[in-house]
Amino acid sequence: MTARRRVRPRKLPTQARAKATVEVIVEAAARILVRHGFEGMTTNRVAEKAGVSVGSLYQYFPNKESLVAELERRHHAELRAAFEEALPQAMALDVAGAVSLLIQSAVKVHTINPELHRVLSEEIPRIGPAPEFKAFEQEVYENLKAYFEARRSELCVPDTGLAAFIVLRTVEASVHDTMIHQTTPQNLGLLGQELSRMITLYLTGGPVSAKPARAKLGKAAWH
Amino acid sequence: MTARRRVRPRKLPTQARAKATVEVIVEAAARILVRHGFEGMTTNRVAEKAGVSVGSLYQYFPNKESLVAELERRHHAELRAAFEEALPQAMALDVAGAVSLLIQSAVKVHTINPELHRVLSEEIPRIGPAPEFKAFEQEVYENLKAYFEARRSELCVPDTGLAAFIVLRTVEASVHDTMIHQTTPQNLGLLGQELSRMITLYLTGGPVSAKPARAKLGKAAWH
DNA sequence: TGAAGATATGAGTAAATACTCACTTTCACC
DNA sequence: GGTGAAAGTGAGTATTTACTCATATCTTCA
Repeated sequence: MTARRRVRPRKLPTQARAKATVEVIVEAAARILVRHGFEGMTTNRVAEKAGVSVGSLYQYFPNKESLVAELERRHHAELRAAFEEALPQAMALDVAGAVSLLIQSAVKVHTINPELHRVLSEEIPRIGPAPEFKAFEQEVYENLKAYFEARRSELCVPDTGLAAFIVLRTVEASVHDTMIHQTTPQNLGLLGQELSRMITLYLTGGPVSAKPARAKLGKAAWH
Repeated sequence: MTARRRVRPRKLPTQARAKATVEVIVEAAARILVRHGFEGMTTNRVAEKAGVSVGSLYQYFPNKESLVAELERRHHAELRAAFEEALPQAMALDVAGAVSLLIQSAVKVHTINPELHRVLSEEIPRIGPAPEFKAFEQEVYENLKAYFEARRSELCVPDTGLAAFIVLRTVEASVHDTMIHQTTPQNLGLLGQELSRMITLYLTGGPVSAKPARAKLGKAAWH
């Protein structure tokens, strides 16, 4: 039913001016997406804003979707870069430190073009998150889980996968909501402290759940 | 010559058959929204599925948006009902009990037509959440904050508003994600236990953040 | 019963917009 | 400067789809 549409560019720019054209189109698209939302982003409008003809746009992007896909691709690359810088550092720290750094990184990631981030995460009509972004989240999940497993002796959780899931969802949801919908810089500091305290307590502190690590809960269960 | 656009007010169904027509339209709309997504939901299709003419649809819904709005209205009424049943009970319990019940309620709420819930929360293009839903969330937030304030002596948090925010975001995000994207019934039990443990620990257990309740953090900050 | 209003019909319209293509211009290379 | 390929153009097309309205059919109630 849902015929998957082609997302790859039909033509790759080889000459310098063609590359410049692609850049100018992508930038205009981002600007318009932020300013007018997905609905208000028409290909003609993007071309006009870019100072380029619609034909040129369609030379490199076979359809509107592919243009948005390129915006996502670039944005996610930025997010990933910000995260991958912090991850190795976190792996070396103790639990409290790692949690703190994770939260800091989440904040930092949400500092990157938050307007675009909001539009991409809220306004683009699609079934579930983009596969590329899902892969990114999966990767972070795997890393965190591996870290938990390496530090198992220090932890008080029945399932490292579940713990990774809860921690990621908690941090992401709290930070995202704060940054996207109601940021003031002051909030952020205390939010980070509290999240950090809650998660560290959860991981290392309190009494474990009733039936710890009883059955194989399946690594597939908490992706 | 002023070509004035005729603005027909939406007609309210008075006769029984008219009410039946509205019902049949709303039900078809919900079915199609779930099955084909927002993009695939055309007014003609809804009318056809409902066994009714497009004209009839437009007799009661001035435009497509209003039809979706009605679906949201009904769905949110169900959510609210489920929550408002549990809230008074929770107020009477101790912190651990209240947290448990809150999580249970969140799960219960996400059991109501999860397919529709997913589409409404993910696929409907709009800027931020619907105002009606926002009001609902706000109400839950206020209640939880009030509860925290009443139990202040038992708690270990610097700011009840911030605590309410974190707790709600955490529960909602974890439960939503689990129910909408990767449910198996088994997961749910342990997830609830772990969330419960984490949040209770956070609220009552561990050492408070560095600078507790220093400045007026503003009740407006954590809505 | 029959008139007046309520309800239902669905072919047709208007408008928006993603996308094309015949053509022109620019570039790379000799 | 000539030539072939790459890049660029933008008026126009094709399609989709929300929405209308003249007309027909039901309901109510005097």
